[in-house]
Amino acid sequence: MRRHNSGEGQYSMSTIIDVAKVAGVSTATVSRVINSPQTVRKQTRDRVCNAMKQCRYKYNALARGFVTKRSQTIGLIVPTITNPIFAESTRGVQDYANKHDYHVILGNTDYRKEKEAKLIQVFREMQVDGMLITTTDLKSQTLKELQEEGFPFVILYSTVRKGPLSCVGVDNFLGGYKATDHLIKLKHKRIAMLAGAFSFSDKSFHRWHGYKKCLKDNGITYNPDYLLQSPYNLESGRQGAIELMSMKKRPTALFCSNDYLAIGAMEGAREKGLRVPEDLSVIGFDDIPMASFISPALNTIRQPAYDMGTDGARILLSHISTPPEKPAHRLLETQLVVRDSVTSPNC
Amino acid sequence: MRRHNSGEGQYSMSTIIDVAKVAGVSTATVSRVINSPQTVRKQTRDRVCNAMKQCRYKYNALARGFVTKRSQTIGLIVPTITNPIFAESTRGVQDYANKHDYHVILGNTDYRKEKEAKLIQVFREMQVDGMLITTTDLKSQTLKELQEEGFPFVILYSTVRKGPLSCVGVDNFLGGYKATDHLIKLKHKRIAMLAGAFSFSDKSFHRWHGYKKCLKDNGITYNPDYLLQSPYNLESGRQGAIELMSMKKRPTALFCSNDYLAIGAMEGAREKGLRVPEDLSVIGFDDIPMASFISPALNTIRQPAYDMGTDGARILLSHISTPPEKPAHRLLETQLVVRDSVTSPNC
DNA sequence: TTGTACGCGTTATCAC
DNA sequence: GTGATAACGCGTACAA
Repeated sequence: MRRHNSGEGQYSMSTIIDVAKVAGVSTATVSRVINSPQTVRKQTRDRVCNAMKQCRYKYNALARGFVTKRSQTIGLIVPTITNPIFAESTRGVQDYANKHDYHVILGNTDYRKEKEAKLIQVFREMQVDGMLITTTDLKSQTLKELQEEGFPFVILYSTVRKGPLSCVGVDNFLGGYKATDHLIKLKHKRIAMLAGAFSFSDKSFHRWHGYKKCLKDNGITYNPDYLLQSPYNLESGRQGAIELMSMKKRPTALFCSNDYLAIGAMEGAREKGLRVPEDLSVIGFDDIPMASFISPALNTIRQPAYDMGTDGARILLSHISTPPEKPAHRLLETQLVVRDSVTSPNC
Repeated sequence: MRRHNSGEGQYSMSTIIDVAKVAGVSTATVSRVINSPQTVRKQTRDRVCNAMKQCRYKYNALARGFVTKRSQTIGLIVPTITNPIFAESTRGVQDYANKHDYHVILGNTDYRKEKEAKLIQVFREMQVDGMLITTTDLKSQTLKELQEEGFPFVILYSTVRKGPLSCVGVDNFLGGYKATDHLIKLKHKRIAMLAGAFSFSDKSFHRWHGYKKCLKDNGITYNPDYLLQSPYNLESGRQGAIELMSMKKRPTALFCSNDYLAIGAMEGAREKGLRVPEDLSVIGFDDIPMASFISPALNTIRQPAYDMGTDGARILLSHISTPPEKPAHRLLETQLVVRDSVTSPNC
């Protein structure tokens, strides 16, 4: 039994060989005790278990992965863990994966293509068995390669009904439509949209299309000045609202493509001396837990993030065990949540 | 060059052996091209690079870790990724680690001891080179074992000035003192505390001690009815506030041991028809980004979470390369942030 | 039920 | 500069 040798920060541990020696059995038997205890006689098993304790034996999953070519690990790529909506889907992924003896390793891209590509490479080098990817670019070369090589992966959060990639997401077009429809039903006509930049968010792009379509269906002319694209964070929401509220013909309602933007926008409106919802109605997208705890409580389009996580993990794991004949596409329902941040316009 | 063989979801890849064959060199040379390109002649190097492309060669970090006994990976254990404060420190850890060629794998405990112990075990099996742990229990057997075995790890967020464990944190006692002092300076006398349960949060415990000490220093009798312990989430904050605001002699100020509790508490107060800060002053702890975007903006005690992350990672990496003679203890400064959720009592 | 022997992909240590 | 080869810890036929 080797123990933490000193010197250069090296640190070594007992192996099944040490355990085998101590227990007076072969390494194969130790391995069996670990992987299929019932196949070894209780007496020997106990001897081995004692030896393991004595050696402070730690199982080496790396070595196992090396020989089985299965790391029992999946990679999860999200834009940012700072946004609770991704924390929520992450939780779903973890719960499902852990229940099926998989580990999850998490990486964030900060909505940047290069980081996404780098992460995918790193995860592959780490020999993950598959990946769940919330991508900034569905048509990227990196994803294309993954697919060509038959590497198992599933896209999260995207609006895709068909195509070669397996996806779990919501209908972002419809979500954008619902949000806009909600505002129009309350008689709003000057409706702005504060969107995550289309360059890194196809979701935002699809929500914008839903917004435009709904305007059109209701005979409202689309005004390009009422569209602002920005990063997905609180401060951008605040600045966006200030900019929009400074227009001579300012909007009476604002659709934000996520809740963080919306919460930031509400603060921006307050700074301009406007009340929400009396002077400006605001609706978000996501329904993060915080949305119902702020004042006024935020109207929003709810995404079933946790379910997206579990569904994505389920599909990925099935892809890993049996490569799919054709890609899976799963679209979950969004839901309009009505609270206190939207009312009819007073002008 | 082997390629994705079909059948049972198996999926195999080219190795340096394949590359070596194609390039007509030895595996050692391929390895050199990967790890120290300058030591191999440009001509051969190019041959190898071409062969790698041709084979769609993917580097196998698992195999390297297996032989070098270094996974170049550190484990980070946080209570919950849902709370943005931990997202912030995680970011600090990642930035520092990545800059030094380490990967970070993340696990969350949900403030549960068993999950923490399990995670530590799993991370060790995955052969992480070290761990950063936000623990629920500084005196747990698991940590003691890690320490006995000389495994490199650093505790995050804890108030420890001495002792055998390396720690990076803030002075939670002092933080609790500062928060209470702020309220007392504004003439509050009936000051309640909504605390994360001491059973899983020593931080909360220390903040409570600071709170009590400050009351005492100012001649205010400590009232045990004014202490509520609860889980760390929005809903608990809401319920806690409702409970406290239902007392016959209700407090005029409330110190919450994190911002989530505080934001929840503000909502609870509103539901009881009370205004913040006029009828109830609220102060939190952490200073999550959201704190300055809600209305009224939250007074709080700022923790330098990002710095805690980078400092923790720095210390851990140094522990990994050279085992420390004695543990490191680093205490960062908290800072009172004054906004709009605290004012003088009106009764 | 248990043991033997080999292979997995890479790095490190020698030789040349 | 480059090549040959022995480790590394474990799983797994196959043999006993």
